[in-house]
Amino acid sequence: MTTEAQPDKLLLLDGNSLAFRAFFALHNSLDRFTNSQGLHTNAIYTFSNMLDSLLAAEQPTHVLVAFDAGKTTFRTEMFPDYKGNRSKTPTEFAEQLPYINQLLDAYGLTHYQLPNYEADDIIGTLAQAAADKMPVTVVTGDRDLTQLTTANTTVKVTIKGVNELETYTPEHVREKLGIDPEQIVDLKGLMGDTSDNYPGVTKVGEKTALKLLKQYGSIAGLYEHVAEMKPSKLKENLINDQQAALMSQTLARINTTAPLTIDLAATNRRPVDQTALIAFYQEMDFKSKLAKMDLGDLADENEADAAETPIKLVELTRSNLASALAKQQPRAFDLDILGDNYHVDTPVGFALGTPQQWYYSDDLSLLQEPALSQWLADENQLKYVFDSKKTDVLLARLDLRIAGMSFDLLLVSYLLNTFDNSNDLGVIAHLHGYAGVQTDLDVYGKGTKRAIPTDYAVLGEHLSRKAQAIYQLQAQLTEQLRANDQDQLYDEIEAPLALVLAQMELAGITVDSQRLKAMQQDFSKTLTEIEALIYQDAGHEFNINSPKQLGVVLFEELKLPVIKKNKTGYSTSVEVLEQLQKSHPIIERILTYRQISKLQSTYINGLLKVIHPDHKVHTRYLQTLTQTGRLSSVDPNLQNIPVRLPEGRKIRQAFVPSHPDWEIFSSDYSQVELRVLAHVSGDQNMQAAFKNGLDIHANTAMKIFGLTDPSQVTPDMRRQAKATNFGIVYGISDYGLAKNIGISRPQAAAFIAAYFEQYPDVQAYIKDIVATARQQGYVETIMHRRRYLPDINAKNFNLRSFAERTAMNTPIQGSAADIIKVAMINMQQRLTQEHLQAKMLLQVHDELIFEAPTEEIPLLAKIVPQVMDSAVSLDVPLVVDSAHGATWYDAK
DNA sequence: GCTCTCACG
DNA sequence: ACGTACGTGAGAGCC
Repeated sequence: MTTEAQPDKLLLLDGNSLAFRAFFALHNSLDRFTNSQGLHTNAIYTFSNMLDSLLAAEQPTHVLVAFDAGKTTFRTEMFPDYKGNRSKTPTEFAEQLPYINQLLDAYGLTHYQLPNYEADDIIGTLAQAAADKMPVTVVTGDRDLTQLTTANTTVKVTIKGVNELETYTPEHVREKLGIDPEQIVDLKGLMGDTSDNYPGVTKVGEKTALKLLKQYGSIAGLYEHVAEMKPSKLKENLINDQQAALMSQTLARINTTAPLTIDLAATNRRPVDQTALIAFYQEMDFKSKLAKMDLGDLADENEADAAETPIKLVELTRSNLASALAKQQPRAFDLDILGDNYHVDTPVGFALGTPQQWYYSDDLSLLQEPALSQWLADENQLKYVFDSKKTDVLLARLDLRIAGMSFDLLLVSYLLNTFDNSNDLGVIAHLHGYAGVQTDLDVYGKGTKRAIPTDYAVLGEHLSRKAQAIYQLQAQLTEQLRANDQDQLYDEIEAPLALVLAQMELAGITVDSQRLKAMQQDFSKTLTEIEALIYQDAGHEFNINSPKQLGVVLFEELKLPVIKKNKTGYSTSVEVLEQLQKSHPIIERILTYRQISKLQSTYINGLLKVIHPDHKVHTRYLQTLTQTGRLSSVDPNLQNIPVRLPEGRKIRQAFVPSHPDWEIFSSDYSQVELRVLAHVSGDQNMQAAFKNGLDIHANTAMKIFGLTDPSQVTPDMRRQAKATNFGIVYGISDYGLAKNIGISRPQAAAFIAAYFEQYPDVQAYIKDIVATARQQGYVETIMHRRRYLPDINAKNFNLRSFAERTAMNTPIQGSAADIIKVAMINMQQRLTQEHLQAKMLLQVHDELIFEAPTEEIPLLAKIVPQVMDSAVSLDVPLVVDSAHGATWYDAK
């Protein structure tokens, strides 16, 4: 990258027209240009070359690549046949467009499309917006755009291939056509356009049209004087086709006032994302491009360069503290720990400041200095951080408050792309093209070698560079959020949620270790007993927990039939064992052993290991991990505590309130995912079932079994209907459904067909969402959470099918996650408002768990469901069920 | 570290 | 024809 300041310059590319030219440039080699996945890459490759040479030649500071949003535009509204003669876009071309967008993203170039408008209109509008600010170059394959030529705007049109361009200035237009750029719409109005399929005036071509324009100036001028023309066939045609001429002129005119949702600032070039670009070239098999990048060398060189570029840093002391915080301005703040568990580990140091000056220290007592603690707590003093939840918890453990964290690099990066889910600042910064920082792995090491650098200066440098990375990425990523229409998702959901989660984690939930230990005793006795019986059945001792040894016993020694194999040998999963249950008494015992052994190791022993001195477990919710927007829970995972089987469910008896005379209170959404499906699909039948408060599974059973009365629904029909409902949410297939409910595949196919017949808009939704994913490369939730699906166009059936199921499931699962997140934020606020002692402790995807004094339970029973069901407004009601009791087990 | 198994929504 | 349900975390065995 150049470091010298460049004069501003805007480059506007006509994405569709250039990509289409790129496609045909290598059309003869179409079938040789595929990657290992079978994706055609000829257009991507040529486009990529073209981009490289354009960027090198033009050196723009601002770039926008405009794309057509679809077939219908304001022009087709005016004239339905506009571009009506175009043949269908070849799929080999369409499949490449999402990758061109990916390439542009990696290059840090903005791309944009706008419903109802063509790329031309986006370009025209931006060219005008930039008119008095910076010179503009437009590159296109479409000569019509030469009408945009002005003293400030140059239009370059492809002549041959994509790299030979003809440059149009106003002078060149006059030289070539003898008319001004503004007259081009009059020219097109008279002569029409066969490729865009609008008529113009009969028998008038370019020559006649130019002659007329030289004489009369414009279409308007021409018709003012048409009566004076001497009688001729031309005069007749002009008079007859006046309407056609005026309409054609309007169609040809580029709209320079399109309602863009982006502005000039959004076209500012961002740094090239080297990591993404390399990954992209690798995916495309663009070996020559990779070779040019000189991979390792380039990356290393960049990093070395960036790491060598000095930054301004100084150790923070009590004497320079005041000057460090003198001005009110946003600062980056980074507080580090060695391990992952910020509930246990102690911080190693911190850095704060701006690129003008960074201050670092490993002396945490400095944070207690009034100047610093007040700065932290002041919501008007903005802080840019990485992981606001972690920062909040760590400071809370030091009895400090932090407010004003207006930018969280970790959260923002996750919203922009769920693949960027690394928890390491260095990794994320590199993903966004910022190389001036190392990863924690590089500096602290890993595993047992993980340690604070012995050289204090090295630690200080790393902390300061992390703070600087956060600071430098703030503007760019905030702009990207806005461009993605995700600013609300960040400002109103994820950012406030982080602080709610921090409070929940800090609160923790009390675990009755005596109760767990009593169960531990029982379980070990049971295990010893079953173990002995299993050894008897097998005729010898072996490790029952080893699938390998168990496989030998069952399938070689006892010669039981092999149902299923896996990579390493025989499968011994529940599914397999259940099918063998009647063949040998050992099976039943193994199943019981497995069940108890799981409870013992994962839940009893596992939980006992992570109880803090306060008798509580403090889970960490991972807010930036899942691909759908759900939370996950670790150390310990409190989102998979047993509930389905009675033996396991008893574990919940060990989760108790933190005070005597308090209770556990729990509320959960009823069928939230199906309600989301009813909402997003707009299916009237499914919506009616929810609006009428019907049992959705029984209702589905009636529909797919063709029953007329709810009393005809047997429990088994309901079970199958329920499985079908779930299947739909997961992205159904007859194979999967058949396997799940134990029916034949054709039967399952018939179920699905019946289902779609009864819920036709659900079927339409599924079709649409997959098409949307193919077209734009990602799917969205109701709150604009995104998930990119790079495999949606894969040739490989499995990859593509998986992406298709994900396209169906993610908006549903993700929107449900959005909803409960909103509810949690509102809930926390409401608890404070009502001055309740009750605390929100846990979230389990569709359920919230609280502890509260017994006397507050009646109020909670009123407000929790109220807050949850009003979190968002859907076309169907949200229903919430509540329960409470002495332990989590009893809150059922 | 990977694989298998199984706990949850 | 292809072979799968969607999203997670943790423990145990084995290398």
